[in-house]
Amino acid sequence: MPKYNNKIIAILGPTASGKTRLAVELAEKFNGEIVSADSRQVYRGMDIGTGKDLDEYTVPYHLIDVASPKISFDLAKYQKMAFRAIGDILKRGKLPILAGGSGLYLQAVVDNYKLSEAKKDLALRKKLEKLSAVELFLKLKSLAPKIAAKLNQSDKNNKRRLIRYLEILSQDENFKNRKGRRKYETLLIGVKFNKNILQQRIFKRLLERLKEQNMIGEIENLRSNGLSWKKLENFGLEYRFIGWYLQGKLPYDEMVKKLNIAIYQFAKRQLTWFKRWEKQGAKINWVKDNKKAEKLVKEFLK
RNA sequence: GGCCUGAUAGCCAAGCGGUAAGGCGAGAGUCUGCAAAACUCUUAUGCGUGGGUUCAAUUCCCACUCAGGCCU
Repeated sequence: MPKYNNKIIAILGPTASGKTRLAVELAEKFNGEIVSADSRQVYRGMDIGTGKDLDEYTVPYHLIDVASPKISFDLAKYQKMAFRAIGDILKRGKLPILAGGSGLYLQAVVDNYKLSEAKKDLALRKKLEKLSAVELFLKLKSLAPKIAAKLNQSDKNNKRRLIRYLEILSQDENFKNRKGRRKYETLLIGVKFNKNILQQRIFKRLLERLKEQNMIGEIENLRSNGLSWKKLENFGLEYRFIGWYLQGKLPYDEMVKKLNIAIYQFAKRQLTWFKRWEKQGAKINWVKDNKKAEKLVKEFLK
């Protein structure tokens, strides 16, 4: 009989909130292993910019360094690998600790999203990308009026999402979004700071990465390994802004300033996701210190 | 002391007689295969101050204040 049955812990929070440290501490105390829930830490060679902090891990970790940055990764792959890793950890009688800031990835695992079978169709995407949002929307409307009617202003203008709808419809005419039953009993722990402190932590960390950790060198390395500027830009934040800097599109000081703002804006978007998850009924236990988290876990595992 | 130019939201900035573009930032959101991505909404009853002209002024005129430049 496995010790932890089907219980898992999930540690979430905005960037620069110290999730990794907390996750490692808990893993040490409760015989756990960490499953990263970070859409960028899956890539090899992207360490400083994504804040992998591999030297902090004193326990086994999963879903870090599992993909090449040259090959696109996505939610479906993540979900599959995460389920596999969690199942494996549980089988060995240990406690899986999901930890990360990618809200969608986290929720897809915790709430057991039933993703469409429709695979990505590069040729179709390329074709559709040439159309405007309005054209894409009209196309969707004629193919699936019910889905189109449900879209809000934001989705109607979002080409990327419209294209995915059309892509799914081309392979699966009657799909709908579904959540499965939760696979695991999950304790959600959120790490949060007030905005000023978060802002300070972000800026401080950014300067450390630039001045002490040679983050720019990391990006130059990725380049010399053949990663395109476009790929770098698409990874966002440090990879995007430093990429622009290296191409001479931004002077250094401006790059630092704009990147800092972008990271903070990202942190706010993460928080928005978590708020939304709560509105949907998730119980997130927000903690200020690791002691409190430990207590929650102890209680949860009883 | 004299002359010139400018003064529009937190910042940058367009408008120059008919009732305040845009960008950035900020705030709030959307989200089921690119999610650190992509996308949406909100954000000046007000245009340095005081007068005047006009049906109507942020736009024209006068004075003042401040800033920058030039001259003595």
